[in-house]
Amino acid sequence: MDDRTSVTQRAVERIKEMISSGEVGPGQRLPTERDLAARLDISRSSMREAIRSLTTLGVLEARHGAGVYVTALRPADLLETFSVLAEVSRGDTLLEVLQVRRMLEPAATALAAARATDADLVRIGALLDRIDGAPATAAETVTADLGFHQAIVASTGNATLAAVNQGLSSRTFNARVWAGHREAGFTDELREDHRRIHEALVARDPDAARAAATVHVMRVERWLAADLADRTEHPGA
Amino acid sequence: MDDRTSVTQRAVERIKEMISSGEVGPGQRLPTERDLAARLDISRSSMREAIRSLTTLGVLEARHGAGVYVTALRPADLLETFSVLAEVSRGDTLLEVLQVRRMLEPAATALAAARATDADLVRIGALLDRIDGAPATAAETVTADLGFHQAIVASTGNATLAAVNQGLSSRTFNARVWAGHREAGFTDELREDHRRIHEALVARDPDAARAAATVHVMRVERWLAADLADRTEHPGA
DNA sequence: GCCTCTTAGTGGTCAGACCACTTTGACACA
DNA sequence: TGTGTCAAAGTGGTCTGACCACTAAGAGGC
Repeated sequence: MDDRTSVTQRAVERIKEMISSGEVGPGQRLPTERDLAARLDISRSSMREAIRSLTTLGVLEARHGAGVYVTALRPADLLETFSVLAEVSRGDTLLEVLQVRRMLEPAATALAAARATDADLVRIGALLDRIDGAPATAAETVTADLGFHQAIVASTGNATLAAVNQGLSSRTFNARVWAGHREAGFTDELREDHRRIHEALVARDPDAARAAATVHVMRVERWLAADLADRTEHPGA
Repeated sequence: MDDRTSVTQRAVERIKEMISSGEVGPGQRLPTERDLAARLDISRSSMREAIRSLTTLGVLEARHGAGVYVTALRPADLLETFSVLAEVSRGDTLLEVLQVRRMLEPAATALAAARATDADLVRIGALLDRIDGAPATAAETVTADLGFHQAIVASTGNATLAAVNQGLSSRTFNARVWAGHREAGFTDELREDHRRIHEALVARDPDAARAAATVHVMRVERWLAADLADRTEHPGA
C-alpha cells in the first residue's frame, strides 16, 4: 500500500521507530546488518544504505567489526552535519549566516557572562593568550579564535546552543577573515574585540558582553560585505 | 598513504571537491553512478553509499531513471536534516532548544517588523485568522501556528535564518504545546501572544515586536518547564 | 506537424562472496 | 593462580554482476 516510498527509506523509518519507541536506546547496539535486513525482508545492500543515511545524520555510529550503535543523540551528535552549510556557503549566504550569528552570539555571550564558572574563564583567558601571542602559524591563530568563541558559548551550559553556533562557524571562513584583516593591517582590531569580550565576561557584565560580541560580529560582517563588493568589482585570481 | 579513511568516505570527499571546485555546479547533473565508481576505481555499491550520504545531507538529489543532480545548495536544502534535532529531542534538550529560540525569534521578529512587505503582512494576517478561527481540527491550528511563525521569519528576507528557525521547530512539539494549553484552558493566552506580535509587525515597531516575541517564547518555555517537572513527579501513562 | 510507443540508459534492489577488523575465550606458560 | 598469546567466530566494509523500475528521447506512424 505504501509503494511510494523506497525500500531503503522504509528501513530508515523503521530504525527511527525502533529508537523513538525505546526498543533501542542511546549508546545501545543494534542487531547486525544481516539480521535487520532479514527482519525487514530486504537486501543487506539496502539496509546498509539506510544505516549510512542515519550515520550521516548522527543518529547511528558504525564500528567496523564491532556492530552498529545508537549515538548518545546529543545535540552535538545530531548537528554535526550542520557545518556543511558554513562550508559550502558563499557570497550572500555567508552574509546571512553572519546575520544569524549577530542574533545568537551577543545573547549567548551575555548569558555566558552570567553563568560561566571560574574554570571556564580561565580556559577562555588561556585561549585569548594564544590568539594574542605571536603564534608560529596563522592556522594556530584560527584554531585559537574558533576555540575562544566555542568556549564562551559552551560556558552557557546550553549544549544545543553550542552545537548550533559551531555549525554557523567554519574554519575556512575564519581563516579568510584573518587573512583579509592581516592583509589590511587590521588584526589589532580583532584582538581588541576579543579582549573586550573577555573583560566583560570576567567582570560578569552581561550588557557589556552583549555589546562587545555585537561589535565583533558586525566588524566581521562589514568586512565581508566590503570584501564581496570588492571581488565583484575586481574579479581577480 | 591515506588508508585510514574508508573507500566510501574518500568518495564523499571527492564529490564534495567536484562541487567546491566548480566542476559541477548547483542544479547540474553528475556523471552516472557507474561512471563515478569507475573513475575512482571503486565498486558501485560504495559509490552509491557515498551518494546516499550526500543525498541525506541535502547536497545531492537522486532522480530515479534520470540521474544524480546537485541541489541548489540553498540553506533550506542543507538544513533539512537539522529538523532531526527537534524531532528526537526530549526533556532538557527541548528546554535548550527553546532557549535558543528565545535568542533568535525576538531578533528575527524585530527585523521582520522593519523589513516585511505589505504582501508579507497580509499573508501573516491570514494565518493569524486561521489560528483564531474555529478550525475543524487541532492539526489545522498547529499547521497555521507553524506557518505563522515561519512566515514572519521568512519575511526578514534571510533564508538561512528561516531554515535555522524551522529546524528548531517541530510539529510534534508544537502539537504538544497546544494540547497542553487546551487542557489547562490557556489557549487564549497563546492567541493573544500571536495577536500582539502581529500588531507590532503591522505597526512596524521593532521594539514591540521583539518584546512580543520574547513573551511568547518565554510562555512556552515556562509551560514546558512546568510540564517536565510535572511528568517527573507524576509519571503517568 | 503531432502524437504514440519503443528503447536505451539511469538509479534502485538483490544475491552471494570475500576482506578487514574487533572481540572473546581457550590455551600454554610462568 | 594469574597472565599473556593467539586462534576463531562474528561484525561491518567492499566487490561483483545481475535484474527491476523508471525516465527521457528518438523512431515511427498517423
